[in-house]
Amino acid sequence: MKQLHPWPGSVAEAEAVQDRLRGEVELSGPDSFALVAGLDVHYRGDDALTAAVVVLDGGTLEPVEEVVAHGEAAFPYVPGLFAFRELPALVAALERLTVTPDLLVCDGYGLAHPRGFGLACHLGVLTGLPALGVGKTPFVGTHEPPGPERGAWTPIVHEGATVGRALRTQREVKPVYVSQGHRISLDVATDQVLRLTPRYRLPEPVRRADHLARHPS
DNA sequence: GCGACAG
DNA sequence: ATCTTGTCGC
Repeated sequence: MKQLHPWPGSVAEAEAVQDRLRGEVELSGPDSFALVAGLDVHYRGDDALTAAVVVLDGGTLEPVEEVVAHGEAAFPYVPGLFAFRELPALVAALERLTVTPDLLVCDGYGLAHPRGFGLACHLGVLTGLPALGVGKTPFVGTHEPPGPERGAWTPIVHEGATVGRALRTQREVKPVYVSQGHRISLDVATDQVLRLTPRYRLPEPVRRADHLARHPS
């Protein structure tokens, strides 16, 4: 795990961190994953928050390990700098795992970001693990609506480049927005999100992490 | 210049 | 993200 510090104290410093780490992102990697982790954070008013990580068997989607870490928002909410709010708590939760996941499925964006370095890229570079981002609402770029069938997708284009995909994970259900985080291709990221959504709109690991963060044991 | 803007 | 009732559907 890379060091988090020095922690940015301003918007300019945070943007500089992103611009510096962006060069370390790798856009290709493995195409199958034995252990898949979902990450999410739940806010409990003020600055208090709970980060949850749930690791699933990549084949059966059965849970393998669940951890939580309580903390506080580490930065004000600024679109594009969202990662700095949640990173310390998410990293603390990851450090509590006794297993090492082979893929991180993050709640938010990766490459599809104003500076090409969203939360999924940041977590991937810090941990060195393959990572992808799944957003619930559009952020940067433009895209056509994908067809109504599960598996249909359209490219998200930002400043002339494809930075992600709008992907229909269930028939007639709003698409999710998939982007590369680290050490993964867009094709593999898309394939993984589909594998992880047998029933619901959002990937199973993220759904489970969301539930755990809301209802810690 | 102004508004919009992941969670 | 969160504040919140009812309602529709499996």
